[in-house]
Order: sequence, then C-alpha cells, then structure tokens
Amino acid sequence: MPAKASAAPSETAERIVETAMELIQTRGFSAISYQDISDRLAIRKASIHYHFPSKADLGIAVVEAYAAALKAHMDAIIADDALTSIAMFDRYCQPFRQLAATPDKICLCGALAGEILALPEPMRPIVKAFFAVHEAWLERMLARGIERGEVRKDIDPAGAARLIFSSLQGALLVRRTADDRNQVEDVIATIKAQFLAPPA
Amino acid sequence: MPAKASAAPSETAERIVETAMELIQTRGFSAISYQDISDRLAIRKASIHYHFPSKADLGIAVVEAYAAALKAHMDAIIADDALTSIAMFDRYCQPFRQLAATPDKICLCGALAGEILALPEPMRPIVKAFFAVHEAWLERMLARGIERGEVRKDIDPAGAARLIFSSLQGALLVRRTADDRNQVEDVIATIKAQFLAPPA
DNA sequence: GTCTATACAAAGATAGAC
DNA sequence: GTCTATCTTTGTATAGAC
Repeated sequence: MPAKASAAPSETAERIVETAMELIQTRGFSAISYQDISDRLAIRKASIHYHFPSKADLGIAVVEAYAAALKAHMDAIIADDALTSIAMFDRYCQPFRQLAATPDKICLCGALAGEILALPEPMRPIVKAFFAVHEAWLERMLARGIERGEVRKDIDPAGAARLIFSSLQGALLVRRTADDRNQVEDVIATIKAQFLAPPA
Repeated sequence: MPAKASAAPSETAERIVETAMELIQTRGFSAISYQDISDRLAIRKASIHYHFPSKADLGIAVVEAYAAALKAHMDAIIADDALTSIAMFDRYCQPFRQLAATPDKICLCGALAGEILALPEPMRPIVKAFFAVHEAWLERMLARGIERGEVRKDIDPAGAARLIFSSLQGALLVRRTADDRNQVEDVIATIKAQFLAPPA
C-alpha cells in the first residue's frame, strides 16, 4: 500500500524517506536519483519504486515529513506558556543550529526553494506552506514578546519575522559554502541583540 | 578560441552565458541542460559545446560574469565618498530589488549555494568568494557608518553584515516561493530601521 | 515486498562535413 | 563557427519472476 498520504509507512519506506531527505539537504532534489538512494540502503531501484512510484511521490513524502517534524517542534514551544521570548526563540533555533553543526546540510525547504521551478508541481505548495507557517509563528512570538515587555515596542512584528526567518535560511545557505562555523551563530546573536533585547 | 579565461568572448558566447544565467537563476544548475539553452537561442547543442566544451566550463563563465558585474556595482558605490550610509545601502540593494521585481529569479550565487555539493568542483570557490566579498563590503560600509555617526555604535559590524547579507539571500529565496511581493521590501525596510537609523 | 531485466528518454559529449 | 549524426551514460519507470 504505497504512497498513501496518511497510511502508516513501512520501515523500508521510512528509511527511504530519511535517506532521500539527507541527500536533498546536501545536494538538492534535481541532483539526486533513485540510484543514489539505492546505493546507500543496499536495496534495488525497483524496490524504491514500489514504495514511491514516481520521484514526485517521494519528494512529497520527504517534504511532508520534514514540515510535520518542525511543526511539532514549534507546537511544543507554544504549549509552554511560561517561556520568555528569548527562550522561545532559542528553542525555535535549535533545529537550525543542528543543521549548522553538520558539515553540509541546509534546511530541506531552503534547498527546495532554490530550485522550486524545477520541482514536480505538487511539491511546491508544501514548501510554500512551510514558509508561511514559520513566519507566522515568529510573528506571533514577537507580538507576544511586545505584550510582555520583552521585545522592543518599536519593531514591526511582521517585518521582523520576515527578516529573522530569511536570515536564518540565508545563513545556513551561506555558511555551508563559506565553510564558516560562526555564520549561523553570529546571525542568531545579532537577531537576539537587535530584536529580543528588553526595551531601552 | 573558446573557454579562455579572459579572452574577449564572441557574441554567441555572450548570449549563451546570459541565457544560462537566467535559466540557472530560475531553475538551478543541476536542472538545466544544453538542450534548454539551445532551444531558447535557436542554435544546436553542438554549437554550445564548441564555445563551452563541458557544463563546468559554462558554469564557471556564468558565475564569473555575474560576480564581476556585482563587484563593479559595489566598487562604483565605494568610489563616491560623499554618500550617506543609507544611500550606500540603497544602491547596494538595487540589484536585489531588480531580482525581486522579476517573477522568478533569485541571486545566481544563492541558487548555486543551494546545490553547492552537486556543482562541478571548480565552480565552488567562485561562489564562496562572492559571499566573502559581499559580506566584507557590508562590514566596511557599517564600520564607516559608525565612524560617521550614521549607524548605531552598539552594533557589531561583522555580525550585522552577516545578518544583512543572509537575510537578503534568504528573502529572495522565500519570496519567490511565497509569491509575496513585499518579502524583500519588508526585509530591506527592517534592516534600515534596525541598523542604519541614526544613534538614539 | 524485493529482485532481475529491460524499456525509453534525456543528458553530456565528440566526430566530421560544410 | 555551426551543423548533422552518433556515442555513452544515466535517469525514471515498468514487467514479471520469486
């Protein structure tokens, strides 16, 4: 029963998705093939096609899994109402820090966004929704911080959320190429200093 | 005399580079082919191979041309010593605004950075140098602005330069997918408000 | 559910005529 | 400098045995 949107995936299907995710994060969607995945899993190409008939099916499964994992992470942060704004942001950044700690991974949706017009059409709205969800989460966090007096009143939550999210995506992109370990940390530190410092 | 690093390129070679650049900015390097270019130019694949024997040769020519054009733009800004910091930044942003005005183009090096590990090895250091040059330029602009009292003294020019450059790259990436015309303008406005406002 | 085998198209690249 | 023709490899995908 392959490629069913919300069926419990078999273990093999999960390993395929995980491997594909890593490969896309390092090389991009256009550049990877069923052969690349089958090499890593010691499984045949045809077996991958059994679970994911087309490359579009596989891509959709990968991006849905990624988006769902990060959504759960964000929901968990929101659920803890006692957190300060800066603690919320630190927890939000954790997955991005983890990516920055790898030698060559970037955000899956950042990688896909760079080649969005080369993607199978059904993948695109999922990437789009991912960005919208993250920017909305950041905007809400900032608005809450202003209410609580933890964030400067003179910032625009929507504009700042866009800057923050864009800079995190861009920082991951740039740091991999620049091979500079501090790129992402510098950006996070600057965001905190400029946007999450208590009002003067 | 094709593929010579600094020979004057023929007009056909120039048209090939220009077309390839646009295609890479919209679809990515891995996703485009000699066939795509030959279709657009009403020329045969073999003719492109005459000018650029391998895809790596073509990629190098494209990224070198792009980097050189933006380098000239930055040099022209630096040459005008009378500009205020905010005027310098506005002129710096002009090429990025132009990209944001297209339906589907992002920074060439942003697109390439997303698939850096899938690129022919000789292309990579050129992308890397592009990022280093831009961040250094922004850092210098900010440091000058602090000296002139146009930029807040409490910011770290290196960290802020990284945030600004990352956010511009990220904003182009996100706005294309989000199809949101204001993404890039919002980010530029927020940068100005937070980093280029006069000291309190 | 995984395998072998294969079909079919597209890719990068070269040879050689004009 | 551009063309036609062709080679070789790779990629996505399917058929059918086990």
